[in-house]
Amino acid sequence: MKPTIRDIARLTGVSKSTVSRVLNNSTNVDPATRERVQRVMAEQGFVPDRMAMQLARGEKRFIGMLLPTLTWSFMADILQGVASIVEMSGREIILYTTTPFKDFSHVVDRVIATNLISGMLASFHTQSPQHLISLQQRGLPLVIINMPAARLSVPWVSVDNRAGGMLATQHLLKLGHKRIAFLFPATDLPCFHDRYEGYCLALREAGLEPDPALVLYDDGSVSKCLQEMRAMSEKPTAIFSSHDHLAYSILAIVERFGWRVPDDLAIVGFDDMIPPFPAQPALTTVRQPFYEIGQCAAEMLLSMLDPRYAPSRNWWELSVSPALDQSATPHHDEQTWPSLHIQLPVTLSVRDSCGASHSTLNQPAG
Amino acid sequence: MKPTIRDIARLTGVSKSTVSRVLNNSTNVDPATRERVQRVMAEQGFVPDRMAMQLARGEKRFIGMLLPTLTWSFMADILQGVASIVEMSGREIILYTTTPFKDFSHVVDRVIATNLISGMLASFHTQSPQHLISLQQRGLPLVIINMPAARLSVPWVSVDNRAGGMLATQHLLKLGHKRIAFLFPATDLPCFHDRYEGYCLALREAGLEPDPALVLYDDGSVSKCLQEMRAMSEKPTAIFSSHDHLAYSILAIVERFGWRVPDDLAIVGFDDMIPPFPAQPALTTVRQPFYEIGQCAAEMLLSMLDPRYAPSRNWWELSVSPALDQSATPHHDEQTWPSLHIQLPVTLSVRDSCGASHSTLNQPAG
DNA sequence: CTGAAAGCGCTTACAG
DNA sequence: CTGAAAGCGCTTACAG
Repeated sequence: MKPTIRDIARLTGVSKSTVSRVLNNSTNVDPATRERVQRVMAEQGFVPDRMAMQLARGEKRFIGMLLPTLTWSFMADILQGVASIVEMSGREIILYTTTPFKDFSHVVDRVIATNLISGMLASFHTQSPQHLISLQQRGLPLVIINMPAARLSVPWVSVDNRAGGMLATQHLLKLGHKRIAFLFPATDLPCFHDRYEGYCLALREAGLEPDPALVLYDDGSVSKCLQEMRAMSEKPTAIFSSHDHLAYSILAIVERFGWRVPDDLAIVGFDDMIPPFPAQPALTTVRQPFYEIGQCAAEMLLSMLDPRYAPSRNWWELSVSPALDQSATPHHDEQTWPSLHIQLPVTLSVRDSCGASHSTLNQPAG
Repeated sequence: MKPTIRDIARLTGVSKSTVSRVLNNSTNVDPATRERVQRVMAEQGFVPDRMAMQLARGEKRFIGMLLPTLTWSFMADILQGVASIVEMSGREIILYTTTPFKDFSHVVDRVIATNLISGMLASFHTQSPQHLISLQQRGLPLVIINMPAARLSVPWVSVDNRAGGMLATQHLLKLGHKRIAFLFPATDLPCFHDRYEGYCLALREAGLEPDPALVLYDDGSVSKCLQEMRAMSEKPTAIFSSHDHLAYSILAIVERFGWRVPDDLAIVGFDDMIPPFPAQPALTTVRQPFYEIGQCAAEMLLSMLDPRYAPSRNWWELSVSPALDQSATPHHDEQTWPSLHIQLPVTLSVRDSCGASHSTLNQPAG
């Protein structure tokens, strides 16, 4: 039988109250008593019962984490970031999953029925988050990570996709490229449009009007899409891929064309995911700080759960919510939570596929 | 304030005991009473407090899941499999993570200190599981998923790697290949040796002695490794890659050699992971049933936690523990747990990279 | 079929 | 600084 505070109390010759006090590092304990209790606890291998503690205190120390249907490789980094924060707060992560065939109502039902978690972190792809939002409406704090299906009145954290789009495009412009293509993926998500917007902005900033002919759409076959590009009279000299996965496809396909990267075609991606295998040439890409994204989301949630929570960084200065009053301390006012959107900055990882390494340009990034 | 059984009892005009009975579907309740209680519960939106239930019953309903350091893409499938089982058992998954820089002692400490879980599922790569095993020694049921660092006295589930190695090799032999290379990856794990063993077995079965010159080792550069192969006087006509990731590298590198797959070189992989991008040609590979692996591991653990648990499948017939008595019901005897090893069967996914599609051979698999 | 009471392992005012 | 008592929200013999 595992010892309880009652056992420790009896063995030490004090009351349960006192044992409880040393357990909670209460100051009102005689140092000598404290030490005696601690010795007995160590001897007995005493571990307090978390459940009983939480029940007595009327608190919940679990937060839910909903994994997306298909786990991208960078999910690992996000999870590590989330875990690093949650761990330090003395809470635990309860895992929820969905399948592509069920919607989130399934998860919502479970969360409500078990009534274990005090907040929820959700990361997902294409599915509509409506069901999740109903959780928030029931009073469960919710933070959404990366890629919402639409602009929502739910706190969420992502990367500054537009700035990333600009960064990539500006870099290619600086390398001398004038005809830069943009490739949209098959799945239509707002983040890709933001990246495209950044691309357009950078072009206009450089005095170039975006050419609709250079905007490519993957309709299921990247190969076909690039073949059309290849058939163009005025071919692009560079291509900005809306994400890395797609960029690696481009790399492989274009090589089959007999083109050399970056000489015949420069390529820049978005994500900075670990390549499926040592790609040649190494991909220049916009780096998403996935670990930090996870940390930020976790700290947002913890702040919502406990106003006294002190985040490791002032994420709120990265907020882009229009409703937010800059001078106030928004995170202490519950009313401002629902519309909070934090965008982390991105950086450019310059490698070989853009041609910067053998161009006259020496500056690493924008 | 959320209503408690006390509130429900008062509003219905019964005792807490009775409310508790309808909550637990006890038979000793008057149907009319039951209905009245249920109506009040619905009206009040009553949800029982899981923590209190567990405390009162003296049970734990959490199982720990330790994610590997680097999350492979198929981790998602394993997780789905685990979750599908755990969900149905009315338990929850608590997530634990490690970083490449810390060993498992960190997780072990946390598990002990929080004392929340009743069992642990661990999936990992190369790290030594010694610290985890100390959890088992402390009485915490532990099941290890896929790829242990060594043969262990811990229940674990994997795939039949040797049979997979045979399957792949037999297929290539049937297609007429005589010189089949085997490529070892940079990370040295027992499963790769098992696959190699299967490769050797299949060759010998066909009357061929494995040629050491055809056993390739990736010492950090697959490319260099394949260049050596290319320089061989008697080149292999087929290559069996110890895992898919590596196979996709081979595909890319060999294409750069100007070789066509499968005509100049047939390739077979192992894993059946979702390709990094639509690979051409599609990879023939040994399929690991990751979802089932997750389910099996979860059901093993649940059986250890509760002897009355009825698994959805008789996984135990796939056991390969030498200590196991075939005629007995081993899963009800605690003593047999520690050495239990279950190997799920694999299948061959025949696609284009092996050449079966344009060979005279019509049979899909072995 | 139902209720009063004790209990799960802890916390927390309240007295002293 | 310490203890007795009531309580967190539930369960479970024990009587009736």
